[in-house]
Amino acid sequence: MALPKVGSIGEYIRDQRQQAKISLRQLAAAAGVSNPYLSQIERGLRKPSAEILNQIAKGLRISSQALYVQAGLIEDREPPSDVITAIRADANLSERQRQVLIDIYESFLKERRAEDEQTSQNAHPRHDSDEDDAPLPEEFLAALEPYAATSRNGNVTQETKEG
Amino acid sequence: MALPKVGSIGEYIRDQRQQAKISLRQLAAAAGVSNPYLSQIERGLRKPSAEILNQIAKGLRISSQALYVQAGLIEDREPPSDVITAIRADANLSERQRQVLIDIYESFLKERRAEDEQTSQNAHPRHDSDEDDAPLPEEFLAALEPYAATSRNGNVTQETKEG
DNA sequence: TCGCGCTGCTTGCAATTGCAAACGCGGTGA
DNA sequence: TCACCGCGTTTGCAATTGCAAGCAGCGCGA
Repeated sequence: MALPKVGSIGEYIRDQRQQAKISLRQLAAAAGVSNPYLSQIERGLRKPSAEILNQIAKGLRISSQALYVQAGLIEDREPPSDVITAIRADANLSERQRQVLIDIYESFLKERRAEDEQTSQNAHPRHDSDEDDAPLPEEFLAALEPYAATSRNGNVTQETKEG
Repeated sequence: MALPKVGSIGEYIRDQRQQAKISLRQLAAAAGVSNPYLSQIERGLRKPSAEILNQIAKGLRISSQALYVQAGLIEDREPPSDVITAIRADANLSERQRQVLIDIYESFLKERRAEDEQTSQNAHPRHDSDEDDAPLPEEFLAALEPYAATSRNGNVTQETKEG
């Protein structure tokens, strides 16, 4: 595949750098990359990795996201939901907790939608395709077990294999 | 030290993929990367470039930003734990759903904090510590009833974490 | 028992990243 | 004139990415 936007990201970086009135070497030092490499990036000769991109963004004191958008690495589309974005960005949650919260949230949305349409029906019509709707995986319940005191088996499996 | 969480991004991807119930090869095809490479990424043996990361996010139908955050590539200077704010502002939720979500979120935070303090301690089951404040009111379980039905057939416990 | 298809994993290897060192250019002071 | 300093750029080269091909294991129908 060609590199259609590599040039634009380079131009963008150079633009930002010049607006900040700092030299290539200064930015390179601030970003922790070598000056030759930064030079090549700015001229579109190299496609920097995400890591380098992030460091450059830091060195420029600009939003990483702006840079990623410029690089075409983040679709500019609005996030589907602020709730999900907030959950995903919350470092206070464990991976599993995050997923559980999102699952619950999404199922709430579905429930809400179903309530709207389901004026006369009362039984669950078994959604035609489950390819897209995640019906709360077992992790959901597993993670909730500690809270759901009424649960049958106290199989908690609260392993925090993190770190 | 540039990327201390290369492993976690792999785990995150694998987690998302398994929750989507698709095979490694399927995701690889959907993302347009080779399956061996994806395998190595998931196991933390490779640090994928931003481009690859973006394609994987697309293949997983998840937010690219979420992946970048997971990869530690977007350390947005604003890590606002505005989960609650987002929930409150979400017009798609009912009032009760909103309250349940917030309750779950807060109890997750508590659990997380408890885990932190407990990590250095010996295996100390903290089940007995639910006396100070019941984390989840009955609304919680009530709201979840319809979903909990999916696990009544006693399958579950299918952890299938990497072996 | 085969064979087929699927799962994920290992193995070389071409292409690329990213860097250290060196280059040419322009401005400044002695 | 020279030496010096900074600028951006060019030049090899080690390390890494990312892939094509192949391997081992599992489930299923003949």
